[in-house]
Amino acid sequence: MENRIKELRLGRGLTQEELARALNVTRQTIIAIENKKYDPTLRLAMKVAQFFETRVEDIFISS
Amino acid sequence: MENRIKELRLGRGLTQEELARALNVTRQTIIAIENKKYDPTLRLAMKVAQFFETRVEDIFISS
DNA sequence: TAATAATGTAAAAAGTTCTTTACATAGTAT
DNA sequence: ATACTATGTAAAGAACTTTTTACATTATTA
Repeated sequence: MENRIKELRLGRGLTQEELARALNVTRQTIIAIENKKYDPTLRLAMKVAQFFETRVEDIFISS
Repeated sequence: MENRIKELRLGRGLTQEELARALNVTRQTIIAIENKKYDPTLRLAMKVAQFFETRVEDIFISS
């Protein structure tokens, strides 16, 4: 599944580590999701959307 | 995590089996999610939202 | 040149989601 | 009463997500 996390993260000038801390996950999780190793859980996806003040569907693209 | 799947399903007069088929998962998956045994994957959550013509955040409540 | 920061890879372990199979119960209809 | 429909439980196995630890690479800075 596509996602816009890297784009949104860089748009706010955050490092992977900072985003990880903000979302309460490890840096490895951010790397894996940005690089599409796997999709996040629903819980994490919703946290991401909330953090970036948008909706799950605006960040993750089913395609 | 709370969810409104049962409410939405019944609102459309569907059985668990019919919803399962529409979403391409098993009946057990629907039962488990409705009864909060676990949360769906992001992929399935998005499918559910799309099926009910709404958004992930309108069906699943982080709480 | 050495130290630091940011990103990446790898792999094992623990936890979570989904399927498959089988069976139980309550309600409804015949 | 019997059959059928809808919902539920249980448990094993496969697949997937997250953490932890360790190390590599590139770019920047002291």
